[in-house]
Amino acid sequence: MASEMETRYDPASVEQRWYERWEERGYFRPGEGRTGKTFTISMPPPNITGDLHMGHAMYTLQDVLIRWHRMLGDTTLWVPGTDHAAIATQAVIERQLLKEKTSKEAIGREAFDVRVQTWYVATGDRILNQMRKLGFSADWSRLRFTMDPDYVQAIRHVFVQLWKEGLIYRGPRIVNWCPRDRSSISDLEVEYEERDDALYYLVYPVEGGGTITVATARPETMVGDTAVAVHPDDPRYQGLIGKFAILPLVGRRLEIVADQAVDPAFGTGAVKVTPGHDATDYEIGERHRLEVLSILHPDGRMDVPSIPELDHKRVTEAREAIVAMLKTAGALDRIEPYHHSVGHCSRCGAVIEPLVSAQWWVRMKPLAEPAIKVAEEGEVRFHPERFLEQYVRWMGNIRDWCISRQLWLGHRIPVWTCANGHQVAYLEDPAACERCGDRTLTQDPDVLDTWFSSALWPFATLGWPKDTPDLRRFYPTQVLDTAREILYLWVARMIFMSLHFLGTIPFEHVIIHGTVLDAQGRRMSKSLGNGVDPLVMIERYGADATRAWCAYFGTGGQDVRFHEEKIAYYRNFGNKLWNAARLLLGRGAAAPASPLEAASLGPADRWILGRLAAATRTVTEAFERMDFAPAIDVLERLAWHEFADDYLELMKAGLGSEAVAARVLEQTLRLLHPIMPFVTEELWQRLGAQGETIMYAPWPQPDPTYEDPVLDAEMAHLLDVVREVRHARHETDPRARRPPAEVESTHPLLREPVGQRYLATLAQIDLNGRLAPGARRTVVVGETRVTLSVPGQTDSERRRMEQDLARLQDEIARLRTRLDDPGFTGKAPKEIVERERARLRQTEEATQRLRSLLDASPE
RNA sequence: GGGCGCAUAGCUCAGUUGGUACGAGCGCUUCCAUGACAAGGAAGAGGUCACAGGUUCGACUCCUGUUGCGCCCACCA
Repeated sequence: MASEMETRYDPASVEQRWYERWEERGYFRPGEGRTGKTFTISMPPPNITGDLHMGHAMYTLQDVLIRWHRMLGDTTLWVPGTDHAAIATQAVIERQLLKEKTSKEAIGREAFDVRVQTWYVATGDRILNQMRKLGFSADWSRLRFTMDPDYVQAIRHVFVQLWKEGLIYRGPRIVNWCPRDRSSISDLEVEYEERDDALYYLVYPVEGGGTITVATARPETMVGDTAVAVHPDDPRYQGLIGKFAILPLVGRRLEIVADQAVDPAFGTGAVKVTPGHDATDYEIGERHRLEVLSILHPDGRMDVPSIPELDHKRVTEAREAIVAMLKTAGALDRIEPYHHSVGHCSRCGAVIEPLVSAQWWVRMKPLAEPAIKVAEEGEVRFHPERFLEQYVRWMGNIRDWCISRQLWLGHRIPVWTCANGHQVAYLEDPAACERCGDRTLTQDPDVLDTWFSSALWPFATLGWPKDTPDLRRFYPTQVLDTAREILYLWVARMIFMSLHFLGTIPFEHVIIHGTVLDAQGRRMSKSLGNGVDPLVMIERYGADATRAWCAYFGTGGQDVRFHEEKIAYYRNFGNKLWNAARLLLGRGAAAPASPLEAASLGPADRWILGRLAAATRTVTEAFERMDFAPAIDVLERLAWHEFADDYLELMKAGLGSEAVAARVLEQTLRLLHPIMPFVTEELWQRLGAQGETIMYAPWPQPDPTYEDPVLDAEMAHLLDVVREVRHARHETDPRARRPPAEVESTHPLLREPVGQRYLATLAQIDLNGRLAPGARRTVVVGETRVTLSVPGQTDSERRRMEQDLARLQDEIARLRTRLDDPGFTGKAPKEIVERERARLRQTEEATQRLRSLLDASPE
């Protein structure tokens, strides 16, 4: 068997084969569990805008949980899908069209739709195949897309009900407008960037004499001013409140109003109010019933027919023009440098223009309250917990949600208006107005915010609003794992939608995984070109290694820097497992079907079985906390060091058995399977373990009969001696092979011949050989003393012993001071004091032994 | 302006509720082609746990403040 195994593990030759078999045999479907419990995760649908990046590879955390629960015996379901990502996809297609020197307007709506559909099919498949390469055990037969007809039904249902409940309304409000996409976007989709700019001080004359100076970063908006505001308590302006200023160039009368929103410390303490193009001003305008003027076209150009110098100009050009005009008019006092942040569209990067526009809104207050409650009461739990606070704060301050977008791509708003002006939301496309029967209906041209549809993801993918078996069986789900940046955009919205429409939480646990940064700690981005393609990593190191990296670094919500060497390290780990199996198979070992005979087990066997039991316990506990890094650490130590480095070496010397080794390896593979599914399946099958697939092998239980702290301590001592002997050998003659040696020990394990053979094996010394006269080297560890016959310099050995002695004496002094301190002995817990006392005793004994040895050794 | 996170070996990171850092990987030094594995084995060197106070018998661990980096929120005109 081993002869057909290469010395190196080659992931590529294994992974594809197993994945195909798993999928073919339907292992990813829920099946019948043994526990009667279900475990469900809705996979966050990746945007169909391109290829996978390391952020998607982080979905590994979900697969680890899914595979673990499957082994635990739960009926386990991972629902995959994709998102149409309206604004992002439209941007991609528009860019393509631009390259072809055309535009969506030129090709028309129908042709545009065809482009979109083609794109979805091609890109969607590619993304799903990338996920398969990562080994994701999602149930592809339940694949959902936010544009599926069933899914659209869910969206319609939600919209119509919210509309009937009065929670959706349409109205003009100030919104963030992207002039490039020519669409509104939500507050969450605006990204602010710091910028060095200028602050302009404009002088407005006041009726009845005098002037008032206002500071603004956007002088071009002055043509839309409808008031000037000051703080109500500002002593400088008490006499002006209620009077009127005259807008230069335009001549409009502007009331000087008093409003709390004005910061007296900023600029001159007086602010021009442009309700049509600034969110704060809009609110001031509402409070003072100010006129709202619009001075921009949807493409962001100026809309000021009365001033030809400005009309249809870009904002930046208009700014220059108006500054020049104001200067000429003597209305510009001064310009100061000014550092502030400017909003950009998170999708296309264009500068956002706040403007007033009629949009559809969801009333948030009634929806937010229950959503806060379930989080505060721990029905939905956040990992790490600190995100709970963020979530609650955000939900508490939430404003109405602008859900309409002026895009071509997306779900049309299901509202039709008839010739008689009846505006109604319909579940099905209507043939006639339900109020008056009029048949000349026109549908609202807008589409819905993508996040409106994503908000229904966990339940709409299970068939809601139909009462499906899946919905009954798998909802609510258990875990939602996602990136930090969409906590508000998505997670919060799923929670309130689920509570409102299904009366239950959508998931019990929210895991926030870390954002992958490049090695320098920068965000990965297209413009920097520092992104990492998981497929390239899979090609180089295998999916298992890539997954292990994700599982190790992804938990904790902390950002994680990408270092390829670490993936290489996990590939090496897979190789180690492979070679351990290769050794065993070469010796004819197979996974034992029956329990091991207790009577036939030696100390080394019981020790490694004890380590296995301890590791099983630790790994299970770590998985329960969804904290995978310690689990991987423990498995690494067990498989690589305790098992491969120590136990297998003992086995080769006849001090362990192939049966025990195979048992340990088989269980280790199971513990590792959720993280590294491919290599574990491959080796598990080669070992001839019981069962069709490791995917459904039961999760190991720790066997307490082997957990033996005394034996652990004895082996620890043995390994200490081994290390010291190797060290001594390396120091005296690094090339020495199996030098003759003699052991004296009162230690329980090492006074037995079998223990001495362990030592001889691991330390590579010959206990049957003859000590040559003269050149010797003595190693003392606790109650064990090993004398080696090596060509060493005795005087350097003496110096070393003297150094050791000095160190021990320092230690004794330290311990004595501590134990003489009544503060310590009186206040510290008894077991701590006792431990220090024991430590002192041991150190004193060790000193004694070393001293007698020193006395006996030649000067 | 508010809130949060992070500062531990040259680098990247672990360190479970206070009791001498068992730290890990990479990198570095020395040795090893020995029948599983050089993607390996063995032995090492390397840390005032950002800084300053405080609480405590005892602080990397708790509290306060400072500095540096990062993130989130906000109506910075």
